Amino acid sequence: MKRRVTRQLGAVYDVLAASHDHPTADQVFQRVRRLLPRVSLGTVYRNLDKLRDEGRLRVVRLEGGQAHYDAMTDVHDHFVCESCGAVMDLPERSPAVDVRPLHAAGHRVHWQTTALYGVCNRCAPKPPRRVGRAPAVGKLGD
Amino acid sequence: MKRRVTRQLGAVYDVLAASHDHPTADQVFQRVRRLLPRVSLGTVYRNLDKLRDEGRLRVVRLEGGQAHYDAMTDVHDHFVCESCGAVMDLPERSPAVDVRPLHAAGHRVHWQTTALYGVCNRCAPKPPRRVGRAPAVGKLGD
DNA sequence: GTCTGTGCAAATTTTTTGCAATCTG
DNA sequence: CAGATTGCAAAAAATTTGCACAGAC
Repeated sequence: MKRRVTRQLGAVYDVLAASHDHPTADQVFQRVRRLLPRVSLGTVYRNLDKLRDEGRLRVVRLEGGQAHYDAMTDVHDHFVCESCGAVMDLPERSPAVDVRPLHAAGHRVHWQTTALYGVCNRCAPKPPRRVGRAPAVGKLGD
Repeated sequence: MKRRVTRQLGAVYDVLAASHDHPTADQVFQRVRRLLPRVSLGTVYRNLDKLRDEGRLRVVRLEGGQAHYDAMTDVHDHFVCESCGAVMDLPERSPAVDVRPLHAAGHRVHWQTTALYGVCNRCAPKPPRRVGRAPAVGKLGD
C-alpha cells in the first residue's frame, strides 16, 4: 500500500490548507474542480479519507448533516451558531482537560477540541431555529 | 403551532433518557419500535428534531457518518476512540472557556462541549484505523 | 371538530464502492 | 511495468418530505 502523490491529492490538500471556513466535502469538491475540472466527488472523498488517515486533516462534525474538514495546521476550537450554522474559529485554545484518569484506564488521548454553541451576532435579533444548508461562515471578527 | 404530546414523542424521549450510549437515529428507531411497533423512522426523525428545538436533547456529531443523540439531562464531554468509534462520557466537565470576547462581539454562547480523541484501551494494542460503522460503546470504565 | 402529528413511501442528500482506464514511481 | 489512484456511475447510508388518515385537545 504505497502512497503516491497525485495531482488530485495535492489539490485537495491545497484547497483545504487555503480554506479557513471548514468546507464540507462538496465544497472542497467544488473548489478542487476549479483546479482540476475532471475530478470526481468520489476521488475527493477518497483523498479526504486518506489525508485524515495520514493525520493531515481533521474531520469536524457539527449539526447540519455534513462533515466539515479542517486542514491540520493547528488544532483550534469552534463557535457554532445554532441559528445559521456558521462556524468560527476561536482565537484561543480552550483549557486542556486533565487526561490522567483516562491514561490510567489505558486510553490514549491524542487531541481535544471544544465547540461552543449559541447564536452569532448576525442572528442575535432573530430567534434561533434549525441549522440551514448553506450558512454564512467566517472568522470570529466579522 | 401548538405542541401535542403524542405517544411517539414520549417514547422517543423516554428511550433517549434511558440510553447512555449516544444512540444514532436508527438505534433510537429500533428501540422505540419495541414500545410502538408501528412507528416509522420518519416520525423518529421528526420527534428528534422537535426535541432538539425544544432544547430537550443534544445532537452530537462525531466521525462515522451519523448523528448521535443525547438526552439533555446534563451536558457532558466525550472521549472518542478514533479506532473503533466508541464514545464514552467523561466523568467531569472540561474547564469552561472564557466567553467574554465572544459576548463582546455580540455572540451569545449557550453551552459548550469538548471531545477528546484518541485510542481506547480496547484498541490500544492495534494501530488506529478508520472509524467503523457499529462500534462498541460504553461508559468510561468498561 | 380542528389541526397537529403519524405512517408510509418516495425523494433528497451525503458518503461509499466496483471496475476499467490512467498515471506515478 | 506494477499497482495505486482516478473517473464514472451505481449503490448504500442517512435524512427529509408529501399526503391522506389518525388522534390529541
